[in-house]
Parts: sequence; C-alpha cells; structure tokens
Amino acid sequence: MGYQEEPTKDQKIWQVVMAVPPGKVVSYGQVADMAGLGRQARYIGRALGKLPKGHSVPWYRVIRSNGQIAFPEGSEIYQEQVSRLQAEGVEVVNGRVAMRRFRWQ
DNA sequence: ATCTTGACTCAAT
DNA sequence: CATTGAGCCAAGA
Repeated sequence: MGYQEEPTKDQKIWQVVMAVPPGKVVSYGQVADMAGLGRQARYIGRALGKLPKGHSVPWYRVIRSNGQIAFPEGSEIYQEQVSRLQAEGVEVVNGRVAMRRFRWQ
C-alpha cells in the first residue's frame, strides 16, 4: 500500500477549517489559500462535502467571499448553517453574514 | 476521452 | 445591485 504520511488535500482543508474560531467565518477562497491550494476555492466545497459522518469540522463557518451563504436560501442545509452561526453569535441577515471575517494573522 | 457541474472569486460592464 | 466572462479543477455522466 502506498504511504501517505503527508495529509491529503482534503485533510489540510479540514484542518484549516478547524482552526477557525467560534463566532468567526472565512471564505472558501481564504481556506484554499491557507491550505496552500491557491485559487482552488471550488475545491473547498467539494472537500467539505466529503466530510465523514462523525466529524467535528465547523463547515458552517465557511461562506462566500461576499459574505453570502453558499446554499440555496430556504434549503435545509442552509437553515442549519444559519442557525449554527447564529448560535455562535454571528449575525446573518438575508442570507448574508454581517460580521467581519476571520483573518489568518 | 469529452462535456457538464459546481458549497468559488474577481474584474469589468 | 445584476450580469458576464474568465480562471480553476475534480467528479459525474
């Protein structure tokens, strides 16, 4: 079997997302950057979609660069993201997060 | 192998 | 504010 001592792209992404503190949010693009993936913002969403069942990755703290939730408004997943964010004190108005984004630094 | 999609982003219009 | 186009690239069909 092939060794894979180094974390895979997905694992790096999850690790980066786990480093986002409660009450703060980051954009897909920022996560891509932090994980060393450059402009592969679209890969982030794909990786988060692969999260295993019992994970503890705060996927809901990842939003679009313009502050919007990346799911269709009204969908179940959308609602879950909004309520999880609000539970941490993040203000969400009209599908958009009205709070300063978390910065790596 | 080709074509389409998509939890994206940015600049230009 | 909305639309468009280009850049990016892994999954699916």
